Amino acid sequence: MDSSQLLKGVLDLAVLAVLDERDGYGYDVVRRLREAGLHDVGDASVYGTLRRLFKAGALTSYVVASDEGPHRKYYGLNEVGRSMYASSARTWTSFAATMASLLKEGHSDPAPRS
Amino acid sequence: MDSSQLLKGVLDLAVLAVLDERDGYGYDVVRRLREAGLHDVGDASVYGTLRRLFKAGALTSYVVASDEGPHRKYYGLNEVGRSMYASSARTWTSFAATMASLLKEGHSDPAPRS
DNA sequence: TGCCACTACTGCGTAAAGCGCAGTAGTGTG
DNA sequence: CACACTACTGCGCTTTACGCAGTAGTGGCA
Repeated sequence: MDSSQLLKGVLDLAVLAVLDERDGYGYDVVRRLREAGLHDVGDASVYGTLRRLFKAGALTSYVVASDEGPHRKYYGLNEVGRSMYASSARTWTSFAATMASLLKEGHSDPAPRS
Repeated sequence: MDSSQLLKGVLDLAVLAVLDERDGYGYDVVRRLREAGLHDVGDASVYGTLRRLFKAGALTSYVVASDEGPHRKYYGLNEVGRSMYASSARTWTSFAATMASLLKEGHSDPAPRS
């Protein structure tokens, strides 16, 4: 299974999650997502998601000069973003639970072992 | 969050899961997925997924006459399908774990309550 | 001082996949 | 005989993740 398809609709949530922890700029969000386990996430996907979320009114944005490269466009959650995060997290959690129950009933082998 | 996006890449797994439990025809698979909690899954999505999986060599197919409607095209897992199921289930499980850990660190409120 | 690596972001075109909807058929009911 | 329910197919749309190219700023190195 191509894990890129698994991200559909979930990358928003992942980005909201890292921004909820602390404000970040694109390049930084990419790194944090990769460190969190989303090793294959494409940078263009993250930048696109940030722009989309910003356009949807979920993020604040401010530019900060950097002394080790170009300026950085920081993003942070606003009220809309936080409530979107909370609601998306709930949706995801219940969806994941549904999938988990689907997987465990009547499966032929795989005793999902770490 | 539009839950239809969450299905991307996961509907295959869900379909494999219900077929692993027992062979089924399209209409039946739709019903079983909905009963399992995927209330909003579209029938065209399921039929499309079944065709795609069959074309990919993961499913067997046989037609059975029905005395309460048109014939039914049953699908079942073959060896390819079973190993695809096992591998997809593992991928999903680890992906879900990654997401869960992302969600729980540093979130502002939501103690995910049912 | 010219080249390269790393940082940081934007924009474009592509492909995957779920969905709505229309259409085709078979069966049973009023 | 029209209608509802079952069962499946095909078409076009939309969302979204991705690859890639391009633009820029900074610093290291020969």
